[in-house]
Amino acid sequence: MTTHQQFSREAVLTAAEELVRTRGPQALTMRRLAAELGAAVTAIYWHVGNREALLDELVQRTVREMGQIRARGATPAARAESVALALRRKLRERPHLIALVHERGLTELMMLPAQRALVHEAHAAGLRGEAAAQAVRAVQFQVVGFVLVERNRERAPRQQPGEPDLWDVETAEQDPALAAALARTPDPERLFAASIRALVGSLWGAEAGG
Amino acid sequence: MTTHQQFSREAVLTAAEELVRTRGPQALTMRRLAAELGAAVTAIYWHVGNREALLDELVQRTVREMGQIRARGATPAARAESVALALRRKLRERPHLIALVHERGLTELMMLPAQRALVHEAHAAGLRGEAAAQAVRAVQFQVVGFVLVERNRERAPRQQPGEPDLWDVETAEQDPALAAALARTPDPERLFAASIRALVGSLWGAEAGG
DNA sequence: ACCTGAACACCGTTCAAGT
DNA sequence: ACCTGAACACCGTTCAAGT
Repeated sequence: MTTHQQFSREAVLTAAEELVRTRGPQALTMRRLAAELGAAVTAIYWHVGNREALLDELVQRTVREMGQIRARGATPAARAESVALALRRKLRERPHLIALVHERGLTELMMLPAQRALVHEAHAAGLRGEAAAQAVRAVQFQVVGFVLVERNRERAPRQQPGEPDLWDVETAEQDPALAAALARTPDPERLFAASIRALVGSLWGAEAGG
Repeated sequence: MTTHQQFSREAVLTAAEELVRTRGPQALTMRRLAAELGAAVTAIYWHVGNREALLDELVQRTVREMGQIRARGATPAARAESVALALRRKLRERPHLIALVHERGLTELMMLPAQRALVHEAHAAGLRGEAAAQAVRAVQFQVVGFVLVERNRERAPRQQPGEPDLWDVETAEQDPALAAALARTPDPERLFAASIRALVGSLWGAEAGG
Protein backbone atom coordinates (compact mmCIF):
# COMPACT_ATOMS: atom_id res chain seq x y z
CA MET A 1 0.00 0.00 0.00
CA THR A 2 1.03 3.56 -0.60
CA THR A 3 0.86 6.35 1.98
CA HIS A 4 -2.80 7.36 2.05
CA GLN A 5 -4.06 10.20 4.19
CA GLN A 6 -1.69 12.88 5.37
CA PHE A 7 -2.74 14.86 8.43
CA SER A 8 -1.07 17.02 11.03
CA ARG A 9 -0.72 16.55 14.75
CA GLU A 10 -2.89 19.66 14.95
CA ALA A 11 -5.68 17.90 13.08
CA VAL A 12 -5.55 15.01 15.52
CA LEU A 13 -5.82 17.33 18.51
CA THR A 14 -8.66 19.32 17.00
CA ALA A 15 -10.69 16.23 16.17
CA ALA A 16 -9.99 14.78 19.62
CA GLU A 17 -11.05 17.98 21.37
CA GLU A 18 -14.25 18.07 19.34
CA LEU A 19 -15.06 14.54 20.44
CA VAL A 20 -14.32 15.19 24.10
CA ARG A 21 -16.14 18.51 24.25
CA THR A 22 -19.34 17.26 22.68
CA ARG A 23 -19.55 13.67 23.83
CA GLY A 24 -17.15 13.25 26.73
CA PRO A 25 -13.82 11.47 27.15
CA GLN A 26 -15.34 8.00 26.92
CA ALA A 27 -16.34 8.85 23.35
CA LEU A 28 -12.69 9.38 22.47
CA THR A 29 -11.49 6.02 21.23
CA MET A 30 -8.42 5.79 19.06
CA ARG A 31 -10.30 3.83 16.45
CA ARG A 32 -13.17 6.32 16.27
CA LEU A 33 -10.70 9.17 16.02
CA ALA A 34 -8.88 7.41 13.20
CA ALA A 35 -12.12 6.83 11.35
CA GLU A 36 -12.99 10.51 11.72
CA LEU A 37 -9.63 11.43 10.20
CA GLY A 38 -9.91 8.80 7.50
CA ALA A 39 -6.65 7.15 8.51
CA ALA A 40 -5.35 4.01 10.11
CA VAL A 41 -5.49 3.85 13.90
CA THR A 42 -1.77 3.50 14.16
CA ALA A 43 -1.09 6.77 12.36
CA ILE A 44 -2.44 8.60 15.39
CA TYR A 45 0.14 6.95 17.58
CA TRP A 46 2.88 8.39 15.44
CA HIS A 47 1.56 11.92 16.03
CA VAL A 48 0.60 11.91 19.69
CA GLY A 49 2.17 8.87 21.33
CA ASN A 50 -0.86 7.27 22.90
CA ARG A 51 -4.31 8.03 24.27
CA GLU A 52 -3.03 9.22 27.62
CA ALA A 53 -0.60 11.66 26.02
CA LEU A 54 -3.37 12.88 23.75
CA LEU A 55 -5.61 13.66 26.72
CA ASP A 56 -2.69 15.34 28.47
CA GLU A 57 -2.29 17.66 25.52
CA LEU A 58 -5.99 18.56 25.54
CA VAL A 59 -5.70 19.30 29.24
CA GLN A 60 -2.73 21.61 28.67
CA ARG A 61 -4.70 23.51 26.07
CA THR A 62 -7.66 23.91 28.37
CA VAL A 63 -5.46 25.32 31.10
CA ARG A 64 -3.99 27.84 28.67
CA GLU A 65 -7.42 28.84 27.36
CA MET A 66 -8.85 29.53 30.79
CA GLY A 67 -7.36 33.00 30.58
CA GLN A 68 -8.00 35.98 32.78
CA ILE A 69 -10.68 36.68 35.31
CA ARG A 70 -11.67 40.30 35.93
CA ALA A 71 -13.26 41.37 39.17
CA ARG A 72 -16.21 43.76 39.05
CA GLY A 73 -17.98 45.65 41.80
CA ALA A 74 -17.57 48.35 44.42
CA THR A 75 -16.55 46.55 47.62
CA PRO A 76 -13.90 43.84 47.94
CA ALA A 77 -16.60 41.36 48.94
CA ALA A 78 -18.71 42.19 45.90
CA ARG A 79 -15.65 41.92 43.68
CA ALA A 80 -14.69 38.54 45.15
CA GLU A 81 -18.24 37.41 44.58
CA SER A 82 -18.05 38.47 40.94
CA VAL A 83 -14.85 36.45 40.49
CA ALA A 84 -16.62 33.37 41.82
CA LEU A 85 -19.56 33.88 39.48
CA ALA A 86 -17.30 34.40 36.45
CA LEU A 87 -15.26 31.37 37.39
CA ARG A 88 -18.32 29.16 37.57
CA ARG A 89 -19.46 30.36 34.16
CA LYS A 90 -16.08 29.61 32.61
CA LEU A 91 -15.88 26.17 34.18
CA ARG A 92 -19.33 25.27 32.96
CA GLU A 93 -18.46 26.07 29.35
CA ARG A 94 -16.23 23.01 29.00
CA PRO A 95 -17.26 20.54 31.67
CA HIS A 96 -15.62 17.41 30.25
CA LEU A 97 -12.28 19.10 29.76
CA ILE A 98 -12.44 20.64 33.22
CA ALA A 99 -13.04 17.20 34.67
CA LEU A 100 -9.93 15.97 32.86
CA VAL A 101 -7.86 18.90 34.09
CA HIS A 102 -9.03 18.05 37.54
CA GLU A 103 -8.20 14.35 37.31
CA ARG A 104 -4.72 15.18 36.12
CA GLY A 105 -4.02 17.45 39.06
CA LEU A 106 -3.76 20.68 37.11
CA THR A 107 -6.66 22.42 38.76
CA GLU A 108 -4.38 24.69 40.77
CA LEU A 109 -2.56 25.89 37.71
CA MET A 110 -5.81 26.46 35.86
CA MET A 111 -7.24 28.38 38.79
CA LEU A 112 -4.26 30.66 39.16
CA PRO A 113 -5.75 33.75 37.49
CA ALA A 114 -8.91 33.49 39.57
CA GLN A 115 -6.85 32.81 42.66
CA ARG A 116 -4.76 35.92 42.12
CA ALA A 117 -7.92 37.99 41.76
CA LEU A 118 -9.33 36.54 44.96
CA VAL A 119 -6.08 37.15 46.81
CA HIS A 120 -6.23 40.75 45.76
CA GLU A 121 -9.77 41.20 47.04
CA ALA A 122 -9.04 39.38 50.28
CA HIS A 123 -6.16 41.70 50.90
CA ALA A 124 -8.27 44.71 50.04
CA ALA A 125 -10.73 43.55 52.68
CA GLY A 126 -7.96 43.58 55.27
CA LEU A 127 -7.37 39.84 55.41
CA ARG A 128 -3.73 38.85 55.88
CA GLY A 129 -1.55 35.76 55.93
CA GLU A 130 -3.16 32.46 56.85
CA ALA A 131 -6.64 33.96 57.16
CA ALA A 132 -6.46 35.39 53.64
CA ALA A 133 -5.20 32.11 52.23
CA GLN A 134 -8.00 30.17 53.86
CA ALA A 135 -10.65 32.60 52.64
CA VAL A 136 -9.35 32.37 49.08
CA ARG A 137 -9.19 28.59 49.16
CA ALA A 138 -12.63 28.27 50.69
CA VAL A 139 -14.09 30.20 47.75
CA GLN A 140 -12.07 28.14 45.24
CA PHE A 141 -13.21 24.84 46.72
CA GLN A 142 -16.74 26.11 46.88
CA VAL A 143 -16.85 27.07 43.21
CA VAL A 144 -15.19 23.93 41.87
CA GLY A 145 -17.20 21.70 44.20
CA PHE A 146 -20.44 23.37 43.24
CA VAL A 147 -19.76 22.98 39.54
CA LEU A 148 -18.95 19.30 40.00
CA VAL A 149 -22.15 18.65 41.93
CA GLU A 150 -24.15 20.69 39.47
CA ARG A 151 -22.79 18.79 36.48
CA ASN A 152 -23.50 15.44 38.03
CA ARG A 153 -27.04 16.51 38.76
CA GLU A 154 -27.52 17.46 35.13
CA ARG A 155 -26.06 14.23 33.91
CA ALA A 156 -28.49 12.28 36.09
CA PRO A 157 -31.60 14.18 35.06
CA ARG A 158 -34.37 12.61 37.11
CA GLN A 159 -33.57 11.54 40.63
CA GLN A 160 -34.75 7.96 40.80
CA PRO A 161 -37.15 8.21 43.71
CA GLY A 162 -38.16 11.68 42.53
CA GLU A 163 -37.46 14.45 44.99
CA PRO A 164 -41.12 15.41 45.18
CA ASP A 165 -41.93 12.08 46.83
CA LEU A 166 -39.44 12.60 49.62
CA TRP A 167 -40.91 15.69 51.18
CA ASP A 168 -44.37 16.35 52.49
CA VAL A 169 -45.70 18.65 55.18
CA GLU A 170 -45.22 16.07 57.90
CA THR A 171 -41.55 15.36 57.18
CA ALA A 172 -40.79 19.06 56.72
CA GLU A 173 -41.40 20.36 60.21
CA GLN A 174 -45.05 21.13 59.40
CA ASP A 175 -43.86 23.89 57.08
CA PRO A 176 -45.76 23.65 53.77
CA ALA A 177 -43.65 26.29 52.05
CA LEU A 178 -40.50 24.44 53.06
CA ALA A 179 -41.89 21.13 51.86
CA ALA A 180 -42.81 22.69 48.53
CA ALA A 181 -39.40 24.32 48.19
CA LEU A 182 -37.57 21.07 48.88
CA ALA A 183 -39.82 19.18 46.50
CA ARG A 184 -38.91 21.54 43.67
CA THR A 185 -35.72 20.97 41.70
CA PRO A 186 -33.29 23.56 42.98
CA ASP A 187 -32.36 26.50 40.75
CA PRO A 188 -28.55 26.21 40.67
CA GLU A 189 -28.09 29.81 39.61
CA ARG A 190 -29.83 31.16 42.68
CA LEU A 191 -28.40 28.53 44.99
CA PHE A 192 -24.87 29.27 43.87
CA ALA A 193 -25.33 33.00 44.19
CA ALA A 194 -26.77 32.62 47.68
CA SER A 195 -24.06 30.20 48.83
CA ILE A 196 -21.23 32.33 47.55
CA ARG A 197 -22.75 35.45 49.02
CA ALA A 198 -23.06 33.73 52.38
CA LEU A 199 -19.52 32.40 52.26
CA VAL A 200 -17.85 35.56 50.99
CA GLY A 201 -20.00 37.74 53.20
CA SER A 202 -18.83 35.80 56.20
CA LEU A 203 -15.16 35.41 55.28
CA TRP A 204 -14.67 38.89 53.91
CA GLY A 205 -16.20 40.25 57.08
CA ALA A 206 -18.86 42.33 55.34
CA GLU A 207 -22.04 42.13 53.35
CA ALA A 208 -21.36 41.44 49.70
CA GLY A 209 -23.18 44.04 47.67
CA GLY A 210 -24.81 43.27 44.31
CA MET B 1 -18.18 -30.48 31.41
CA THR B 2 -20.00 -30.86 34.70
CA THR B 3 -21.20 -27.95 36.87
CA HIS B 4 -18.10 -26.70 38.62
CA GLN B 5 -18.22 -23.89 41.15
CA GLN B 6 -21.47 -23.04 42.87
CA PHE B 7 -21.79 -19.55 44.34
CA SER B 8 -24.59 -17.26 45.41
CA ARG B 9 -25.65 -13.90 44.07
CA GLU B 10 -24.60 -12.62 47.46
CA ALA B 11 -21.05 -13.86 46.88
CA VAL B 12 -20.90 -11.99 43.58
CA LEU B 13 -22.03 -8.76 45.18
CA THR B 14 -19.61 -9.08 48.07
CA ALA B 15 -16.65 -9.74 45.80
CA ALA B 16 -17.68 -6.89 43.52
CA GLU B 17 -18.04 -4.46 46.41
CA GLU B 18 -14.61 -5.43 47.69
CA LEU B 19 -13.09 -4.68 44.30
CA VAL B 20 -14.84 -1.34 43.93
CA ARG B 21 -14.12 -0.19 47.48
CA THR B 22 -10.44 -0.95 47.39
CA ARG B 23 -9.48 -0.33 43.78
CA GLY B 24 -12.28 1.67 42.20
CA PRO B 25 -14.96 0.86 39.64
CA GLN B 26 -12.52 0.56 36.76
CA ALA B 27 -10.98 -2.42 38.58
CA LEU B 28 -14.31 -4.21 38.41
CA THR B 29 -14.18 -6.23 35.21
CA MET B 30 -16.45 -9.19 34.74
CA ARG B 31 -13.50 -11.41 33.91
CA ARG B 32 -11.52 -10.40 36.99
CA LEU B 33 -14.58 -10.92 39.15
CA ALA B 34 -15.09 -14.37 37.67
CA ALA B 35 -11.47 -15.28 38.30
CA GLU B 36 -11.82 -14.14 41.91
CA LEU B 37 -14.84 -16.39 42.33
CA GLY B 38 -13.19 -19.28 40.49
CA ALA B 39 -15.97 -19.48 37.96
CA ALA B 40 -16.66 -18.80 34.32
CA VAL B 41 -17.39 -15.21 33.34
CA THR B 42 -20.80 -16.07 32.09
CA ALA B 43 -21.94 -17.50 35.41
CA ILE B 44 -21.93 -13.96 36.81
CA TYR B 45 -24.35 -12.88 34.14
CA TRP B 46 -26.82 -15.46 35.32
CA HIS B 47 -26.73 -14.02 38.85
CA VAL B 48 -26.70 -10.28 38.26
CA GLY B 49 -27.69 -9.63 34.66
CA ASN B 50 -24.78 -7.50 33.53
CA ARG B 51 -22.12 -5.10 34.76
CA GLU B 52 -24.43 -2.12 34.84
CA ALA B 53 -27.02 -3.97 36.94
CA LEU B 54 -24.26 -5.15 39.24
CA LEU B 55 -23.10 -1.60 39.86
CA ASP B 56 -26.71 -0.51 40.36
CA GLU B 57 -27.04 -3.09 43.11
CA LEU B 58 -23.87 -1.88 44.84
CA VAL B 59 -25.21 1.64 44.67
CA GLN B 60 -28.50 0.59 46.27
CA ARG B 61 -26.61 -1.04 49.11
CA THR B 62 -24.52 2.05 49.68
CA VAL B 63 -27.62 4.20 49.92
CA ARG B 64 -29.11 1.83 52.47
CA GLU B 65 -25.92 1.71 54.51
CA MET B 66 -25.59 5.48 54.78
CA GLY B 67 -27.94 5.28 57.75
CA GLN B 68 -28.70 7.97 60.26
CA ILE B 69 -26.96 11.23 61.04
CA ARG B 70 -27.21 12.59 64.58
CA ALA B 71 -26.76 16.28 65.28
CA ARG B 72 -24.66 17.33 68.27
CA GLY B 73 -24.19 20.70 69.90
CA ALA B 74 -25.99 23.43 71.82
CA THR B 75 -27.16 25.94 69.21
CA PRO B 76 -28.94 25.12 65.95
CA ALA B 77 -25.96 26.48 64.01
CA ALA B 78 -23.51 24.31 65.93
CA ARG B 79 -25.76 21.30 65.42
CA ALA B 80 -26.05 21.97 61.68
CA GLU B 81 -22.28 22.25 61.56
CA SER B 82 -21.91 18.90 63.29
CA VAL B 83 -24.21 17.30 60.72
CA ALA B 84 -22.02 18.64 57.93
CA LEU B 85 -18.88 17.30 59.58
CA ALA B 86 -20.41 13.87 60.20
CA LEU B 87 -21.68 13.76 56.64
CA ARG B 88 -18.27 14.51 55.22
CA ARG B 89 -16.74 11.75 57.32
CA LYS B 90 -19.30 9.21 56.15
CA LEU B 91 -18.89 10.19 52.52
CA ARG B 92 -15.14 9.87 52.71
CA GLU B 93 -15.31 6.32 54.04
CA ARG B 94 -16.47 4.94 50.70
CA PRO B 95 -15.41 7.42 48.03
CA HIS B 96 -15.71 5.18 45.00
CA LEU B 97 -19.18 3.99 45.92
CA ILE B 98 -20.30 7.54 46.67
CA ALA B 99 -19.13 8.61 43.23
CA LEU B 100 -21.22 5.82 41.74
CA VAL B 101 -24.26 6.81 43.77
CA HIS B 102 -23.77 10.31 42.49
CA GLU B 103 -23.44 9.31 38.85
CA ARG B 104 -26.62 7.31 39.08
CA GLY B 105 -28.62 10.21 40.44
CA LEU B 106 -29.31 8.74 43.86
CA THR B 107 -27.48 11.39 45.83
CA GLU B 108 -30.71 12.96 47.02
CA LEU B 109 -32.02 9.71 48.39
CA MET B 110 -28.72 8.95 50.08
CA MET B 111 -28.62 12.41 51.62
CA LEU B 112 -32.14 12.24 52.99
CA PRO B 113 -31.22 11.50 56.63
CA ALA B 114 -28.70 14.33 56.69
CA GLN B 115 -31.15 16.59 54.92
CA ARG B 116 -33.83 15.93 57.50
CA ALA B 117 -31.39 16.74 60.27
CA LEU B 118 -30.43 19.99 58.56
CA VAL B 119 -34.06 20.92 57.98
CA HIS B 120 -34.68 20.44 61.67
CA GLU B 121 -31.83 22.72 62.66
CA ALA B 122 -32.74 25.34 60.08
CA HIS B 123 -36.23 25.42 61.49
CA ALA B 124 -34.90 25.62 65.02
CA ALA B 125 -32.92 28.68 63.95
CA GLY B 126 -36.10 30.35 62.79
CA LEU B 127 -35.64 29.80 59.06
CA ARG B 128 -38.86 29.10 57.18
CA GLY B 129 -40.03 28.10 53.71
CA GLU B 130 -37.83 28.96 50.77
CA ALA B 131 -35.08 30.44 52.94
CA ALA B 132 -34.82 27.27 55.00
CA ALA B 133 -34.73 25.10 51.88
CA GLN B 134 -31.96 27.17 50.35
CA ALA B 135 -29.89 27.10 53.53
CA VAL B 136 -30.20 23.33 53.74
CA ARG B 137 -29.31 22.84 50.11
CA ALA B 138 -26.38 25.20 50.29
CA VAL B 139 -24.87 23.09 53.07
CA GLN B 140 -25.57 19.87 51.18
CA PHE B 141 -23.93 21.12 48.00
CA GLN B 142 -21.04 22.46 50.01
CA VAL B 143 -20.36 19.14 51.70
CA VAL B 144 -20.68 16.97 48.61
CA GLY B 145 -18.73 19.42 46.48
CA PHE B 146 -15.97 19.67 49.02
CA VAL B 147 -15.62 15.91 49.28
CA LEU B 148 -15.45 15.61 45.49
CA VAL B 149 -12.73 18.26 45.22
CA GLU B 150 -10.88 16.78 48.15
CA ARG B 151 -10.89 13.30 46.64
CA ASN B 152 -9.64 14.47 43.30
CA ARG B 153 -6.83 16.35 45.02
CA GLU B 154 -5.81 13.17 46.78
CA ARG B 155 -5.95 11.13 43.61
CA ALA B 156 -3.65 13.62 41.90
CA PRO B 157 -1.04 13.74 44.65
CA ARG B 158 1.45 16.28 43.42
CA GLN B 159 0.14 19.25 41.47
CA GLN B 160 2.21 19.24 38.33
CA PRO B 161 3.70 22.71 38.50
CA GLY B 162 3.96 22.36 42.28
CA GLU B 163 1.90 24.89 44.19
CA PRO B 164 5.00 26.26 45.93
CA ASP B 165 6.32 27.56 42.64
CA LEU B 166 3.20 29.56 41.95
CA TRP B 167 3.33 31.89 44.90
CA ASP B 168 6.06 34.19 46.08
CA VAL B 169 6.02 37.45 47.99
CA GLU B 170 5.65 39.54 44.87
CA THR B 171 2.62 37.73 43.50
CA ALA B 172 1.01 37.60 46.92
CA GLU B 173 0.34 41.26 47.57
CA GLN B 174 3.72 41.63 49.32
CA ASP B 175 2.39 39.47 52.14
CA PRO B 176 5.01 36.83 53.05
CA ALA B 177 2.71 34.96 55.42
CA LEU B 178 0.06 34.78 52.71
CA ALA B 179 2.58 33.58 50.15
CA ALA B 180 3.77 30.88 52.54
CA ALA B 181 0.22 29.82 53.34
CA LEU B 182 -0.74 29.52 49.68
CA ALA B 183 2.44 27.62 48.93
CA ARG B 184 1.58 25.00 51.54
CA THR B 185 -0.74 22.15 50.66
CA PRO B 186 -4.03 23.05 52.28
CA ASP B 187 -5.18 21.11 55.33
CA PRO B 188 -8.61 19.91 54.18
CA GLU B 189 -9.81 19.27 57.70
CA ARG B 190 -9.31 22.87 58.75
CA LEU B 191 -10.43 24.29 55.44
CA PHE B 192 -13.66 22.34 55.55
CA ALA B 193 -14.36 23.30 59.13
CA ALA B 194 -13.73 26.96 58.36
CA SER B 195 -15.84 26.94 55.20
CA ILE B 196 -18.77 25.21 56.82
CA ARG B 197 -18.59 27.49 59.83
CA ALA B 198 -18.61 30.52 57.56
CA LEU B 199 -21.50 29.21 55.49
CA VAL B 200 -23.63 27.98 58.36
CA GLY B 201 -22.77 30.99 60.49
CA SER B 202 -24.01 33.23 57.73
CA LEU B 203 -27.10 31.26 56.71
CA TRP B 204 -28.25 30.33 60.17
CA GLY B 205 -27.93 33.96 61.15
CA ALA B 206 -25.68 33.32 64.13
CA GLU B 207 -22.20 32.31 65.12
CA ALA B 208 -21.74 28.56 65.04
CA GLY B 209 -20.31 27.51 68.39
CA GLY B 210 -17.75 24.74 68.75
C1' DA C 1 9.18 11.38 8.06
C1' DC C 2 4.87 9.41 7.96
C1' DC C 3 1.52 5.90 7.19
C1' DT C 4 -0.03 0.94 6.67
C1' DG C 5 -2.10 -3.80 8.25
C1' DA C 6 -1.41 -7.73 11.27
C1' DA C 7 -1.32 -9.19 15.76
C1' DC C 8 -1.71 -9.24 20.90
C1' DA C 9 -3.98 -8.87 25.15
C1' DC C 10 -7.63 -7.06 26.97
C1' DC C 11 -12.90 -5.69 27.42
C1' DG C 12 -18.66 -6.73 27.91
C1' DT C 13 -22.14 -9.57 26.21
C1' DT C 14 -24.92 -13.31 23.85
C1' DC C 15 -26.03 -17.95 23.15
C1' DA C 16 -26.44 -22.78 22.61
C1' DA C 17 -25.22 -26.44 25.26
C1' DG C 18 -24.50 -29.14 29.28
C1' DT C 19 -26.18 -31.24 34.01
C1' DA D 1 -31.84 -23.84 38.28
C1' DC D 2 -27.18 -22.99 37.46
C1' DC D 3 -22.89 -23.27 35.11
C1' DT D 4 -19.91 -24.04 30.88
C1' DG D 5 -16.98 -22.63 26.55
C1' DA D 6 -17.23 -20.56 21.99
C1' DA D 7 -17.95 -16.54 19.62
C1' DC D 8 -18.78 -11.56 18.55
C1' DA D 9 -17.76 -6.84 18.48
C1' DC D 10 -15.32 -3.82 20.67
C1' DC D 11 -10.95 -1.68 23.12
C1' DG D 12 -5.45 0.30 23.42
C1' DT D 13 -1.01 -0.73 21.92
C1' DT D 14 3.21 -2.71 19.55
C1' DC D 15 5.73 -3.73 15.60
C1' DA D 16 7.65 -4.82 11.22
C1' DA D 17 6.96 -3.21 6.88
C1' DG D 18 6.08 0.00 3.31
C1' DT D 19 7.13 4.64 0.65
